Amino acid sequence: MTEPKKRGAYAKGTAKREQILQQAIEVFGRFGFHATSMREIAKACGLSQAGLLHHFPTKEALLLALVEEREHNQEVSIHHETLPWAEAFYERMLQNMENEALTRLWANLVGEATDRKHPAHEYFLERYAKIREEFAVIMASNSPVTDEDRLRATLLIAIWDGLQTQWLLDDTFDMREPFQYAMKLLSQKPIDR
Amino acid sequence: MTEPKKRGAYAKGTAKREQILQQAIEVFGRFGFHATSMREIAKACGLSQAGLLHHFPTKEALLLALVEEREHNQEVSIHHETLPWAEAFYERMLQNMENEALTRLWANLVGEATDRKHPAHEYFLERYAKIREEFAVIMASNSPVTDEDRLRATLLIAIWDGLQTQWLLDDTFDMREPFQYAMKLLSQKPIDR
DNA sequence: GTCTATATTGAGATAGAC
DNA sequence: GTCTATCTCAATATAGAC
Repeated sequence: MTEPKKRGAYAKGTAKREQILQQAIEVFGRFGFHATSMREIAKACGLSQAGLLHHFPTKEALLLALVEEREHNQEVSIHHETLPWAEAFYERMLQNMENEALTRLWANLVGEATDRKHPAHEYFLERYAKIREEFAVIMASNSPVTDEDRLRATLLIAIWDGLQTQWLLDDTFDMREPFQYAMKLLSQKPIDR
Repeated sequence: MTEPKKRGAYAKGTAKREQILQQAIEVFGRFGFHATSMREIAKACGLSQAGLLHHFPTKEALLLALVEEREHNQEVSIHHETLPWAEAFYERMLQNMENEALTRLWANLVGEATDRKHPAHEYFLERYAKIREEFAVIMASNSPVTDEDRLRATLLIAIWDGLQTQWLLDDTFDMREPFQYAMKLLSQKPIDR
């Protein structure tokens, strides 16, 4: 769903902003946040560095705008109410595979953001806590959420991140089969010992 | 080119080298590879930047030396012959938890090394392929290795990396319980198809 | 082997013209 | 809104003294 076009200079500014965000995902995604200069992103947008800074006053501001953008998009794309959760998650993984640049940016960012002084550290901290709880609710499927559901949600997130790492490192690595195998494992309860 | 004239001089150079590598793990581990300067590492070793460069002529050379060092250490620490694999892996995870700096460096590096032009890219590519096969052999426990074993090995590595990410992001996150839960899941075959 | 001093490069950010 | 020009800072790396 696209928003109605706004008038005049504002519409143009907004469009440019979108274009910059898209390019930023590509370029940050290829080389990482720290290793990418504002000049490179500016060049990819056909702008000078100063021109880019008109839209995003600092590199950090650009990063955070990016992060919010993605946050917003992700929330739109969940439709687990209509599907069993294993299939809903699988669908979402396929979507991620189609946006390699964004996935790459994410993998890269999480690593850096591990540092407590990284500009996106707080964001990631909160985001992981949030999706652990979200996933647990989904996996509990209408029952009250148990600690075991939380454990399985934690593992699903780990598997997700971990498989993405292996894929990003090696183009020929196919996440689909291991992911589906994981869905099967997570659909069962372990046998007690 | 330069040959050690005495055992003494050589030993001192080697000791310094070791000390540098240890400090480098700490400092790179705290701030990541790109975000850490050679000066910071030099300072941690009580050296000037130029003094550090005497031992490792470039930042990249230091990184690669580090990577080989760790490679060497890891190989010594596997003793799965004496334990069921689930317990052997759990032991190894506990070891990793004790060396937070090294784990942090690794998580950080893998993200960056996703880029094909990163100095450590080749290393990580080969390393993941290698441990996938190694883990598959261990998990097959004396039977011939099947594709399903390879799938489970891939998942174990993913879980490992993924849980570490969550831990590094959040000190209060405890990997032990989810890891053990994962070991239970991976010890079973999924029902039906 | 380690230092000081410095060359060189590239980063983020600012000022002000158009 | 975008540019050129420039400031400031910090990085890697080199040269050469001790």
